[in-house]
Amino acid sequence: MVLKRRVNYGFTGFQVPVIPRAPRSARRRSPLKNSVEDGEACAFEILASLAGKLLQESESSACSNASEGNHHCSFSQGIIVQDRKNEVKPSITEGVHQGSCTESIFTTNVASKNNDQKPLLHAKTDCSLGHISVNNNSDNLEKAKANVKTETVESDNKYGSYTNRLVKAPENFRKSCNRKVKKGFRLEQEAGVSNYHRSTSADKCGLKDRLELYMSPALVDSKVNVKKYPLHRKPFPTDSFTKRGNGIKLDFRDDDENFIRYTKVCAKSKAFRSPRRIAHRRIKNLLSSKYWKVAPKLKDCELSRSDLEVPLYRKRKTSHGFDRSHHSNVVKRRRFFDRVSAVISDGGFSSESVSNSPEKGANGHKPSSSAKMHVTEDSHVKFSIKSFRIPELYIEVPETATVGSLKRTVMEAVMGIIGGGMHVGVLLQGEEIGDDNRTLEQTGLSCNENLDSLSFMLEPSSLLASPISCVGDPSSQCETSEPIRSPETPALDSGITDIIRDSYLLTNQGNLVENNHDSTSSPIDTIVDEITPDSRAIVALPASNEALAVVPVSQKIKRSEFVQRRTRRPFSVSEVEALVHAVEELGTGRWRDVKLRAFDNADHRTYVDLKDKWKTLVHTAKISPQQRRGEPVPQELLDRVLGAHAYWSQHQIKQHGKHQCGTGGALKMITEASVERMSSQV
DNA sequence: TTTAGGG
DNA sequence: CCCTAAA
Repeated sequence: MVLKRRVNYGFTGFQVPVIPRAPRSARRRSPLKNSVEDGEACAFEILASLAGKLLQESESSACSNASEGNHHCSFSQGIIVQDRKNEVKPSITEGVHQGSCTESIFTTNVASKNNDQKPLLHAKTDCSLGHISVNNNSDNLEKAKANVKTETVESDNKYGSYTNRLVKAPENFRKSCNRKVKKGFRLEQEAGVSNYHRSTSADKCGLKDRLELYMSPALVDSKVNVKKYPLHRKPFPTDSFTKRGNGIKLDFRDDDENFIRYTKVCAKSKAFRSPRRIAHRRIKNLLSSKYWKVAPKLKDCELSRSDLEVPLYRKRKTSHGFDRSHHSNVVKRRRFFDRVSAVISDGGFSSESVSNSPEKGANGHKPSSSAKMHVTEDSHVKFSIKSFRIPELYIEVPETATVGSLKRTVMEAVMGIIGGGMHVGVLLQGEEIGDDNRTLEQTGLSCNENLDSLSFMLEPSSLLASPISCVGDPSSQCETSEPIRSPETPALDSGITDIIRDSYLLTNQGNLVENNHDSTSSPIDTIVDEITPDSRAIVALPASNEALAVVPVSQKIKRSEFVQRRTRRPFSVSEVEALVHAVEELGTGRWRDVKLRAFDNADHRTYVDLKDKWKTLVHTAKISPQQRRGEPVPQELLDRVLGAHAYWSQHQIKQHGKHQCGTGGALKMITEASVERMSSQV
């Protein structure tokens, strides 16, 4: 069974780029929308919230709420596959929007695949979570916006202009492997960490490839996107209209869709609801959950991804079936992450260096970025946290999973640790500040002498009783459960502390919830609840998981809930043209027919979308041109919109007792209506 | 599943 | 775009 095959990915770390003082999101949100509902989390926000919380706790005097505005930043995940031979190291974050994205990513080592077709990936690196600027007023935390975009390996090689790039393997690799790169991600577990990794197809190719994952800012502004992502935002070609019968069909080029089509299982003949749409609902649930209420200030975040679905789920029927299972977590979760799992352990933090740091220490431990602070004259303390490291995590996904789903999974795993299993520690001159009630002043965080001796760290907030993170195939022996960690410090600053952290284990939901038939988002849910036999095959847990059962509620993050909104895809003039044309003929109450007639090939346009677009078109047509935004729609089209709208709203009433809507459409009907009107006047 | 509307 | 009540 193909679905049984999996791809395992293990990451020791994940590095999130420094968040630039990004420009505000071009996407303005109405005040009304700026509510909790709209708050969608991103890794950054979680960190920000943590930092803010930290500050709140350690600060005695609160400051004003003066907010200088929300800087929206978005993140995307990217994957880089490269040929080790060539050692091509793309400057991953250079050229990123606004140019201030952090250094890079973490590099992993070697891809591999085991005998039973389970490609495994293990990224052994440091991770860091971007840059956070904090004032000693949590209200001033930067807010971020997550906009996760994905790209397929097949896309193109013009990645240079992408913010989030998926760098495909060099040509020689692909040729020698004679297979698609997307199937080429194989990482090999770093020696001594786990032995569930086996050799791979990559080995067969005689190549060792590197896979990198990174977090990169992504643009929110669709306009900028057009420029930044030319391959994804091609202007809709006018000549892509093809007459079919009386209607117009559009042949859309969409990377995501194309990717799906490659799989030959895309059922696009009908309008359907993409699984990713449902996902968003889950994120809302998450956001409204108790967990998120601890960070009410950070609600302006939004996730947005163009997902690459697992082909299976593209089946309309399947998709719909899942979609309707609103109350079935089981189904919902399986939708995306069936057979996907991730295991996270704190792994003692990678001994590898943060890639942005120039040198490594003697033990290969590179000095990581540090947090800095600056005390201003008005008794405010500004913190600049350059990066955070994230503990090691393992991920397993089916071989058939898309790159997009991999990215999602990684993101979820990252979010899981950051959001649920971690808390922030503060170290001053190597000493962890344990007393949360002390003020910054009392702690010495307001003295400029300590400017450079401050650091933050992420650490598991649950000190589980020596959980075993035995990752690997069932036959492999478990790793030691020794809580003792490598000498490397999990702190931001290098070599400052040697804190022994109890390991903890989190599991990504994915397959873990496969058999979980009652996992409503109850706050009582525990990680243990999500452990299923299936997951045990991958993760061996201690006989007694009681420790897990007492994990605080705040940690019970359902990473599976972490899905984002569909990417915004403004209608092009050509699309509007097609829509107007179809509506003129079919009327405003037959969106499915409109979809079929004019957008049958545009899988990303559902009939609901078309209906919505029509709604906005009507509105647009009624307002003054000065008030319109976005790509201007020719007045001619807007006139037709008004005409059709006027006609059909009138005709629908008439149609009741009268003849069925025959052929003709609005234009003809309008004429007939005029005639009728005239005759009635006579 | 579609439609119709509110958010 | 999302969410959903209704049909």
